[in-house]
Amino acid sequence: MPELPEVQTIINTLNSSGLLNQSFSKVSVYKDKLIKNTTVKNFTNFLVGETINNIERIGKYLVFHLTNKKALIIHLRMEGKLFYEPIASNYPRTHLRIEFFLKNNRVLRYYDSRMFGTFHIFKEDEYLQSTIIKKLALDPLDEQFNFNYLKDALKHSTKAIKTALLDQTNVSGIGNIYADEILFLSKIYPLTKSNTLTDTQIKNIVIYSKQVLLKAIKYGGTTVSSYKWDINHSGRYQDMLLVHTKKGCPCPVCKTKILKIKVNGRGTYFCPKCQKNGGN
DNA sequence: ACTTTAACCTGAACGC
DNA sequence: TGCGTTCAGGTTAAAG
Repeated sequence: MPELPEVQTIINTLNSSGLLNQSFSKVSVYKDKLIKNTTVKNFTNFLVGETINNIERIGKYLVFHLTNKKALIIHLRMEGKLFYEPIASNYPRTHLRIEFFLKNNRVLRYYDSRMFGTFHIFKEDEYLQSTIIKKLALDPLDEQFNFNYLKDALKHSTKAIKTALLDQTNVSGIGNIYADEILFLSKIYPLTKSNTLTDTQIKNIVIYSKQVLLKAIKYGGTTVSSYKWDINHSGRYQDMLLVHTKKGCPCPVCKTKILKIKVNGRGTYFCPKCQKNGGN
């Protein structure tokens, strides 16, 4: 489900929801496979009694900073949802996978129809060196993410630029929706080999990736199917999309019909006139 | 060593 | 109505 703007919106919601400074009283796991680097028993024991200090984002991961130098790291993958609810909620429980009960009689519930999400626990001084986190590149909103950083990441890559933008070791946070939007604004054909991009094209990717992600956060993320940042709210950026999901629609710049192709297995939308490269 | 594909899963949408 | 196929916001183990 979520890319950087959706994860950031969920984190902003949780951080302002009254969840901070609350303590876990009980953790109920209904789908054991979601717990990745320990047993369910260790997972619940690790968390119960700890208080949530704050939540931050690294790439598409949510990092819960807890008391006693503990950290809980969650990835929502395709369909994960985190809602902070009253215990008596009328939200359907069909896909309820984990409940984090708080001492204030509310509960943080994790829903996930496909069960792709991941949960890891670490000590505070260890998570940055964990295999899941240490390989992540900067995200586009990091001030250090600039032309030189991206050029360095792409200069030896023969992958299609669309594929390279989805590779979280080149740049983190971008997913399938925003990659299409960024490449459209940058006027780059999605199958262009990364190491053949001009400096201007790389500069455009840097500029537009920052611009698109910031605007998407402002609109609460993109709901193309099921994403919600709380029980009652979807994103609004889907109304701003220029090419993604727009197969057959006129290009907003030149009116040429938007095409849909597959790039490394991912549906990819682009304008064949605006996004040309060399003989492509 | 690097790139591409298959697999992980469920459920919605589509074609026949 | 029903059944088979394709597709979906992501990542990674396996295969090439």
